Amino acid sequence: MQSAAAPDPELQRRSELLWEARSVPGRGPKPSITADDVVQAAIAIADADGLGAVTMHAVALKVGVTAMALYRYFPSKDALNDALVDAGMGPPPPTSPQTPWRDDVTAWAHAKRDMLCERPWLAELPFVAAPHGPNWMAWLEAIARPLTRTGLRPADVGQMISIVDGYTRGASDTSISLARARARGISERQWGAAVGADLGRAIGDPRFPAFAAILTAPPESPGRTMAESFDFGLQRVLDGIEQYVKQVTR
Amino acid sequence: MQSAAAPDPELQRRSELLWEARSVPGRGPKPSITADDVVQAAIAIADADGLGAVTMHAVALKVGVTAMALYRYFPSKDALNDALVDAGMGPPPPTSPQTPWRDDVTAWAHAKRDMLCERPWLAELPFVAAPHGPNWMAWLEAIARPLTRTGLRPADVGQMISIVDGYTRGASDTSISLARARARGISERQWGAAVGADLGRAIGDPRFPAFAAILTAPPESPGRTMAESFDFGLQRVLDGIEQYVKQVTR
DNA sequence: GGTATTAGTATACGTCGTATACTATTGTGG
DNA sequence: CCACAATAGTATACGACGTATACTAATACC
Repeated sequence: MQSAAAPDPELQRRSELLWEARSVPGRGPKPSITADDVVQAAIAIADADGLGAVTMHAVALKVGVTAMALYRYFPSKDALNDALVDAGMGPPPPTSPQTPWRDDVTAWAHAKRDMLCERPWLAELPFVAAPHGPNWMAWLEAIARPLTRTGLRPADVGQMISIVDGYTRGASDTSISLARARARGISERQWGAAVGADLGRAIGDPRFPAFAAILTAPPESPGRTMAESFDFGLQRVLDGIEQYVKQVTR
Repeated sequence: MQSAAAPDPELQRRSELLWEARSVPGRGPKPSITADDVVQAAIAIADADGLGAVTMHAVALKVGVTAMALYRYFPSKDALNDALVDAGMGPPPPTSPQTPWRDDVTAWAHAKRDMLCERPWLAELPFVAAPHGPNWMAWLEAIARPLTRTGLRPADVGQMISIVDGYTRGASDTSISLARARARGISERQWGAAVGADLGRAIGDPRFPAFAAILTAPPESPGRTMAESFDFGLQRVLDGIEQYVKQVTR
């Protein structure tokens, strides 16, 4: 509708692999594995040893074939990565029309953060750029629903999705980084030491007084966990959205 | 202070390379290049042909040495990448104590987004995890200053930094993806077609009614550019922060 | 002026993604 | 029922990449 631009045939093919059922022609030998076997093997490897360990050889070994056999199921590693992203993120949490929109959105953001922390390698893959599969859509649908209940116009709902999703992905990065370190066997203590030593360079450096003040300031009385900090920020963001909703819907 | 955990010696070395002046021993032959030459060459290559084109061979060729010569300046490609991140992001925009905090923060967020869009390959590198250099600190300082002016306690200022920075990075992703495509010679029209074709699968799919409604809805009357959309979201986020500031500082 | 130290090179290795050519296995049309 | 076409998986090989190792050559200090 909006364009006659020729779509990249490779991207188109990769997208089809995520959406269309695989044709099952009856001619040759029986396949010994399925595309899903490949994806599950890749996920298991990524979970165990990180994204760097997901090589065609390693995946093939895990499913019991040679590396080249995988190309019968995915035309390239990029195509396999596409499937990895979609399968790795899994389905979104359920929504319910009865819940206040703000509760559902809060639950969604926490679920997305948890998902990203549980599979920290997901954020290493091209997340926005890749072809988007059914799970990706389902996550969008799961936040579109409660936000639609605000009564905002569709275009504004799209805006709000960007805000919540943007904050959620961006503000999860530190936790993801920690999760990644943990997956590599680095203790939280070691990780904190490395980050702290790095940031510590600001302390005493006359160029960074304001930031040094934050680092040297006494922590809050109870001390917030990372998840609590995330939620605190999320509520500020939702405050801003709610304010807009009230203003627009009168 | 906060830990006796042994810091990773490799990470420590990489961090030092970003912060400490290189020792200039007088013994051997004169170096024909500088570490900065290497970084600048790498940046030029990344700008021209994307991060994938930044290989040790390519960088070395550009500065006129062999690939192995680069290892006299950086112990590994990761270390070079660290320098790439810091040099690539450049200095932050100036702040001024006179400006209302909200204006400075708005300017900061737009500047960061512009920076990321201008060098879309920056976001492909480990951004939060890497050792952080002076420019990284300077960007933090540049947002810490106006947020300190709100009168919030230091711990809360840290929270607000996470919110604004999280939103800014997360919400810039789509634009970055477009910028990356553009850098590869893909027209905005083609890019829109690819993304549209992909998202279009939701339209008519009974699983995604709410999201499909957003896609099929008539766009707003004037039609927002991506920068305007970003700013719209940013203002909602800042509304939420401002509300908190008013509530806390009374 | 010899000697230790350093800059840069040459060569080589292991890993990765994948192109090409093959062998083996299956359903189908004559 | 059987030749043939289509497919699954393998074997081999290639080029690119990061980098270890061993070298050659240049420079400053004792």
